[in-house]
Amino acid sequence: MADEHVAAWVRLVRARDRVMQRIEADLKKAGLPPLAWYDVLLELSRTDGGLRPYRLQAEMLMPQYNMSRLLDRMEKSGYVVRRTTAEDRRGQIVEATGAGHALRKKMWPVYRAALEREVANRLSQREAAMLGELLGKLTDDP
Amino acid sequence: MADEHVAAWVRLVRARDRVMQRIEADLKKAGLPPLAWYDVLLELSRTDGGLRPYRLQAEMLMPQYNMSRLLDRMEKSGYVVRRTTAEDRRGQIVEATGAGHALRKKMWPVYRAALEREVANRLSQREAAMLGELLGKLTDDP
DNA sequence: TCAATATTGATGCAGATGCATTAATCTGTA
DNA sequence: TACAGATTAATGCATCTGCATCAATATTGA
Repeated sequence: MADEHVAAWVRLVRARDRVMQRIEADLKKAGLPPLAWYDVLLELSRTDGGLRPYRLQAEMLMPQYNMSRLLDRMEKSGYVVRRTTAEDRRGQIVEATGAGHALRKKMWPVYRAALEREVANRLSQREAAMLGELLGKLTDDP
Repeated sequence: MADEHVAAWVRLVRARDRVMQRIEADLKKAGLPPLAWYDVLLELSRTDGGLRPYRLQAEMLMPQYNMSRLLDRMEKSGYVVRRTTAEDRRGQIVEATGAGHALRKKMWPVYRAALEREVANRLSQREAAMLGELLGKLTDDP
């Protein structure tokens, strides 16, 4: 392992933390919920008929108990509903409500503006493509 | 903002989360404290005479109250001491104890092995340098 | 000088996360 | 079929984090 590897890792953490903190700060300032709520709503909007919680967990790299409680909060706030399915009676199907879709559409401009400022203004399209390529190597399965 | 920018951001988060989760899992499995403790101890080892909490906060992108409590825990566990200074009587100097330095040395092999596996095995030295370069653009001040 | 403001750090309280375990159901196999 | 083991999701409890605020000291500027 070379110094470059350690340096890249340190910068990876710092860059993620900095950008994430700024996005979250912008969302909060706009009176909106955390980014994780957006991520759930975005995933749900991509599939017809909702998603199983365990699929959301896997997609978002989030532990099971954490997703369970995130969905509790989102359901209590009226942005998603959980319904059982005859198909597998252990599980559930999570769907976004109308309010959920509306929230997603309301969060995006704030999120987008933060990404413009923190990412798009700092990297050319070519650089972003390169960065995505390199980062992909860290998550692709061996 | 191009799709590449959004994709790079998404991958940035996923890569960081995945690698971090694995590092933390390895540390826990080895009966060691979280990585943040290592970071504090590493910073302290780099300066003679300790560091002020507000410097540590800034270095680690951590809110003030969070650092205050992290230092509480580390102090209670005997890895750091806080001493006051006549120089600025609002503030403190944090120093690693012998046990703190020992802990840092004990954590590094576990941390290093995880970094080997998750980063160094997946990126060439040249790629790591490129990645560090690109990530730097996200944190350099405008 | 000295009052107004800024800096440094701690803390009460609410909310979120991690850990271990549980309940319910499904799957695979003898 | 029936039972052992796997999967899916929830939850009690402890810990950690975020927010607001406070106390103490330092700095600034009229």
